[in-house]
Formats: sequence, C-alpha cells, structure tokens
Amino acid sequence: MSKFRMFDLNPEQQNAATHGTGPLLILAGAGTGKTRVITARMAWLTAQGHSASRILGVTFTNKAAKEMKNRVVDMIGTEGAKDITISTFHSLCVRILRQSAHLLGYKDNFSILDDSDQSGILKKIIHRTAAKDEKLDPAVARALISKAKNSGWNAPPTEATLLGAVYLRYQDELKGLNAMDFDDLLLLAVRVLREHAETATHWQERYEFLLVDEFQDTNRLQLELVSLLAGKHPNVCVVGDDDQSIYGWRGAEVSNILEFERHFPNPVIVKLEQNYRSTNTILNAANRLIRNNVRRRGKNLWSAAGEGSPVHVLAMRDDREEAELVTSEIAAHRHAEQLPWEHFAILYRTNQQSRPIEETLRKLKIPYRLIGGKSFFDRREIKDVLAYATCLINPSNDPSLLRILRTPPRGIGAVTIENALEQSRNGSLFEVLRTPELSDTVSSRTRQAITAFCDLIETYRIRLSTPSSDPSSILRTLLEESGYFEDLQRSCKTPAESLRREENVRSLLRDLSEYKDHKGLSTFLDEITLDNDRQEEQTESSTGVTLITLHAAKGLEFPHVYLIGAEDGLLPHQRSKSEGTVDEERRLFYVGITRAMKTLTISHALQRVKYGSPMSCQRSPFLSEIVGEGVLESTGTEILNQPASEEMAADHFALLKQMLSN
DNA sequence: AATCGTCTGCTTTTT
DNA sequence: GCAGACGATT
Repeated sequence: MSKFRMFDLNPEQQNAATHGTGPLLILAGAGTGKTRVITARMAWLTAQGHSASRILGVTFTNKAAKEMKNRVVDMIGTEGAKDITISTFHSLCVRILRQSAHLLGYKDNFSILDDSDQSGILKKIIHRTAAKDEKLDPAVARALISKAKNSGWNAPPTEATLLGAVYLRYQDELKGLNAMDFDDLLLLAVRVLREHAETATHWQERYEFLLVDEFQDTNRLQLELVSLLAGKHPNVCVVGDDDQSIYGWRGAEVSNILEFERHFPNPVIVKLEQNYRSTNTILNAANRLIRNNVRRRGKNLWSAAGEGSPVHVLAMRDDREEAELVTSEIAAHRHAEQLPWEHFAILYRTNQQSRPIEETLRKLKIPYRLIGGKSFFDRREIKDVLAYATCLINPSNDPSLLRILRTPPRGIGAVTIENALEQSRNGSLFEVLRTPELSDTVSSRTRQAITAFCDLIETYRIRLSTPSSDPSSILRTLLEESGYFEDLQRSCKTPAESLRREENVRSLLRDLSEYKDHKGLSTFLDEITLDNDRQEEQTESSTGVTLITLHAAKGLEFPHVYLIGAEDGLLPHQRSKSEGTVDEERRLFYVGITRAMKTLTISHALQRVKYGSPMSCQRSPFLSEIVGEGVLESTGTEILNQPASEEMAADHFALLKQMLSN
C-alpha cells in the first residue's frame, strides 16, 4: 500500500483508490482530481494482483477515454496498462453487438447511422405516415424517440398515435437497412444482455472490476448496462458529481447517483471536497450558489490555494458593451501579465452569444477558437467517401447508397430511384435494384446502368473481403473508377475549393491507410462515427481565447474565465423556467464558475439584442445567491472610468481607441 | 435541377 | 436578424 503514496493522493482519494470489492460511490466535486483517483484505482487493482484485462473503465466521450488511458500509462507504464479496457458506453455496446447482434435479428455487420441519416429516414416515414391534417416535426420526433429509447415509454408505442406509428415503422426500417442509431446501440446491447443469459455471463466474466466516469450523466439504459455487466457481485466503482448534472434534457437521470444505494446496496461512499483548481473566493461563490438546490448529496469545496482575487460581477449597458469590455479586459490582462491567450475563456449559455464576442475579437485582432462549430464530418466530400465505404460494408444502408447513387450521376434518374424506393418499403434499396423484376418498369439503358452500379459495388465488396486486402487503396480505386473525383471537381465553384475538398478526401484515405492495428474498414467506420474529436482536431485552430458554451466547458479549466450573459431568461434559460428545470440551470452556472482557476468575471447586460431587436434584461436571480464575501459588483461605466492601475488604464484607452478607429 | 423568395421560429448536443 | 426549409418559378 505504501507504494500508493507515490501518486500523491489525499486521504479521501486514497480511500477511494484502495477500496476492495463491492460497490463504491465516489462523489467527486469539480476539480477534486477524480481522473487521478480512477486511474490510481486501476493501478492499485493491478498492483493487488488483479489481471489488467479484467478491468473496464467506461466514459462518455472518446476524449475522456483517451485521457484516462494516458493517465494510467503514466502511472504504471504501457506494459502494465495496455490490457486495461477503457471505452465509451457506445463503443462498448458496439463491441457487444458486433458479436451478438444476430441474436436480435440484425446482422453483425450493421451500420451506425449518424444524426443526418436518422433525420432523413424519419422525415421520409413521417411524410409517408401522417394524414393530411397531421403534423409532426422530424426534429421533435427524433428527440421524443430518443428520449423514449433511453428512458422507456410511458406506454408501449402503438399504431394508435402518429408518434407511435412513426416509431414502429422507423424501427422496422432500420432493421431492414441493417442499421442502428446511437440510442439503439445502448438499447440493443442492454436487450441482448438481458435476454441472452450466455451473452450476459460471457461479459460478466470478462470484466471483474467496473469503473464508470461521470455517473451523474448516465441515463436509465446506461445504468442498466452497468448493472448487467456487474452481475451478482457488483464490483462497481462510479465517480460523479450530482451538482454537475447538466444533461437531464438528454435523458440523464440524476437519481442514478442520488439513489445509488437503491441500485447497488451497501456501497462505500467517499466524498472528495478538496479542490486543486480554484481559489477559495471562487469556490465559496460556487458553494453559495449550489446550496440553493434541494435534491443533492451536499458537499462543500475548499482549496489550499488561498483566497485569490475577488470575483467580479459586472453590470453592462448592453451586449455590445459587454463584448467590448470583456475582450479589452482580456487584452489588457494578457498584456500586463504576459499571459498566453489560451489562459482565457469566455463562457456563455447559447451559441448565438458568441457572435458579438467574435466580432469584437476580430476587430481587436485577438486570436480565438470557437468550440462547437460544424464538424469535419458534415463536409460533403467526407460524407460521400464514408458513404462509399459504408456501402462496401453494408449495402443495405439506404442513406449511404442513395448518396453514392447520384454522386457522380450514373444514368439512374430520380424517377427510377423513387420507384425502387417505393418497392423497397421494408427491405433495402440495394436488394430491389438487384432484382430483375425491375427490368419490366425501366428502359434497358437504365437497367444497364443499374446492373453496372450493382456490379461495381459487388466487385469491390469481394476485393475488400479478400484477406490481406488494403482498404484504403481499394476505396481509392473505387472512387477513381466511378469518376468521383471528376464529379467533385465539376461541382466546385472555384479551383481552390475543389483542391481543398480533394485534400480532405486524401487526408481521410491517408488516415485509413495509417489506421493502426488494421482492424479493418468496418472498425474504422465505427470509430469515425463514434468519435467526434477525430474530426475536430483537423478543423480547429488550437490557439487563442476559448469561446465555449457552458455545457461544452464541463471538464475543462482555464486560469481566467469570463462568464457572460448572466441574465434572467438566458441563465436560467426561459425554456427551463417554463419546464421547471431551473435547478439544472443553477448547476450549469455552477459548472461555469468552477472552471475558473485564478480569476472569474461574471457579466450581465441591461439590454440585449434578441431576435434582431433590443430587449431589456433583468440580471439573473442566481447572482444574488452568489454575492457575498470576495464578490465585487460594478458597472461597465465604473470600470471604464476608473481602471485598476495606470498601466491598465493606458491599455484600456489604447484598445478602445483602436476599436473605435476600426 | 437550380435558384430565388418568402415564411417561420428560435438552448444546451458527450455518442 | 437570420438561418434553414419549402415552394414557386425559370
């Protein structure tokens, strides 16, 4: 055990890391070193002689999984850590289902649909199902179906309601396409474990120790999955913070962590309250805010870092003044203390709030990175290439097939496709295209084009299935042979655009050829659909001031944080007020505050442009919960008239002058 | 099939 | 105020 002093754990962390068997709940406040504890625990387990291959860590994001893996490697070395499994919920389910989907009537080569495929299919089904006077927004349907899959239906879906009918047809359709959406991955993995004892036993024996990260964000299905994997002797260690549960709207159940004892009786509970990130002034403000929530375990963060500088609450005249003051203050602060831009972050409730900030930053020529833009994935050419790849794995995937059927145009017209789709109803389009009956209804020229297309796909499918084949060169040849690159060029307005798109395709193919462990095209596609980071690495500039929503900021930290738009109706959001989820908004605010390491500035405007016109705004009721010792309130005008130091004054002045001259 | 114009409706988004 | 969707128009 003395070995574990090496990891520099405080007594509570040590208790958690060295817990033996049975359920363990670690209530880890923001910045209390939960990743350190989880990884130290993994290290400890292996040091106790437990086999690394029987330890499973589960996270929500690939980023968190990677991070965790790196940290274990740092602790016990590559050799000791390499057999520990660390996986996201979804990729774990994919692994289970690739092995057992046939037990549920799917094929094991099923495709995973992304959001846009899902929307497309739903739109089609709604159109087909709804009567003339009935209306159902595909986005709403998607949200409701997702919620139902993750939390269960109040009543089983029936044909009686439009939504029920759409749902049933949607599931049928997906099965016909041999495809699953993100929610199905969880739903079906749980189903296969629940209904097939031998599968459940297999996985229960495979892993002896389970460690679950961000437990407050788990939904009903995820809890059930954990439960099923744990089996009768639950060595389940979960880490989470009920005060940071901000995904209730996505089906996360705070009750999973609040009522942990109900799901896993007699757990050991460890509270981590020592924070290693922020000053006490910041933590006290956070504590004062969050204690206004009723349903919580209760904890009080403290830090050994001292009091630090005051938290500023700024009342601004309008959103413009807010943007100008925040940005110029960042510029001045950076200049005065010679800090990199990366030390600063601006946090906000809704994406559109970034706009005025971006404009001002651009004016001042301050570099910034905006988190949460469009992904690499949404690029047309990337979707095209992935659709080609998907069809080689699973030609029943209609959305992908439809995509490549017209890119490039190959003499199969819209009418033909429409007819074929009509015939395919509950099966796949590819099957219909291959059937000779279609010949009766189409011209011989079209028939020829269809046959050529099907042959093309079949040929390449065979090539791909040859052992020792190289997926990336096969895919490249397929794209060349089908004239994809010419079509891409033709469809681009400028040579520069076509060059860029071609480079994107090449980079994707390079990625594939360098894909480690050459586990095959199918796994590559899984990883790409399940991993958003992969795409973002390529698009984001990684330097500058960070602009980020409160949701996306969870888990991150910045030395200097500006939380803007602390107004009633924005934070808490109007909608949360009408839906009765103000507590979650308070947690969101709490998450924002606890991102700050050294300084925190919270601003609100008295007037803000909303939907084009200026509206007057009340300050957020949360602000009166935060004020107290160490919190300074001031107005924009005061700041501009009496800056802290002469140096700052000069900077402010120079910057404002520069801004006005632009 | 592509482009233009008008209408609508407006959080958050780990996978 | 503006993006995105949809329908009318060429």
